[in-house]
Amino acid sequence: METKETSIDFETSIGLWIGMTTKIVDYHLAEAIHCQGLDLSKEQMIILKKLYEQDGLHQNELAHLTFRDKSSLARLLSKMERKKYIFREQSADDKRANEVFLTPLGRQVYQKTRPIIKELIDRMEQNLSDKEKQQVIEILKKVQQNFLIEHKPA
Amino acid sequence: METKETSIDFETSIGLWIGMTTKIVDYHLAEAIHCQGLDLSKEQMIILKKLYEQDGLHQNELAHLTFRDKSSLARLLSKMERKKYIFREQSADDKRANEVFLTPLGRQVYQKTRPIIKELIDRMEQNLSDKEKQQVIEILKKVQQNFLIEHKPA
DNA sequence: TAACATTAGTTGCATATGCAACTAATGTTG
DNA sequence: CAACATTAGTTGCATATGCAACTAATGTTA
Repeated sequence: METKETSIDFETSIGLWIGMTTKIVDYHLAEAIHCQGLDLSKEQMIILKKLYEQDGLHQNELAHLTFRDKSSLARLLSKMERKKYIFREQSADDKRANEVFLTPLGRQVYQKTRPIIKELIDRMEQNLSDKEKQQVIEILKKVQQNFLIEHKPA
Repeated sequence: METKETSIDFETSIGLWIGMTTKIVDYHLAEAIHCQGLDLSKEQMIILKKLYEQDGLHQNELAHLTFRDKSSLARLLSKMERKKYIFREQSADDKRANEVFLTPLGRQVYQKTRPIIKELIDRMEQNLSDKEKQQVIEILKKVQQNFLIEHKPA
């Protein structure tokens, strides 16, 4: 088959739209946090949220839950530890592992982020019907499956 | 109104799904580039593509087209210049501005990235119907509009 | 039990990113 | 025309990120 100079329609592919949307939402989230005068990145905010839901998680588990490399997570935690939002404690069961906990200050800061998250979600979904929300999640699940499933040979 | 300890359903919100999907796609793109032995980041790849479509763009315009800060773009270009993929040339019309061009090597590298982009898009969309692709783009457009339009007071 | 393999976490080195402050060139305005 | 304002690009400083190499602890196996 000849390789005609076909244009690659990345612009009309869903990839561009998904990426753009992420950038826009991320930008507004960072801005909203900053406007509240919180000393916190959006990534750190997600960590606070996860720990609020389940204190004492291992770094390991936190990294997995938030889809990042363990090294990236370790450095996020170090910054949050410096700010006294969290602390680490060596696990008694497995001396390699650290359990991570929120400090009272961390809980307090998390409480301040809650309305930010809520407003972000509300704004993001404000003109979407329930059906549309359901549809987009279903479709994105399919996209994800395409990468989790082993690539089929032609 | 009392502030009941309502759970923030970020997990069931579309935000989480959009962000996850971006991470997965980004990861596989970076891996695919690396597997081809190309000395190139995915961000640099997008720059090559834009310049291939339109050579001589100002840094300004390139930054806008790729949704990044001008400083971020400037540093991307510096790395690509070191690798001899692009070069900058002071604009005759406006001595503040640089026009950015692909080198022959840059074009050659871009050609090698084309199948990577094509396979990525194909894989991403492999089990989606045309209707689904259209739906997801429509919905994401709506989400973006929610952030571009000025926030309405209650 | 001793040797080997795996796992949790850290660190070095590379990437990208945004904001703010800065320079140099251009545009505007009294 | 001179003073001021804006614009294009660079740089300092901060953030986050992944991979690979490394340590220390745990698990496995011969």
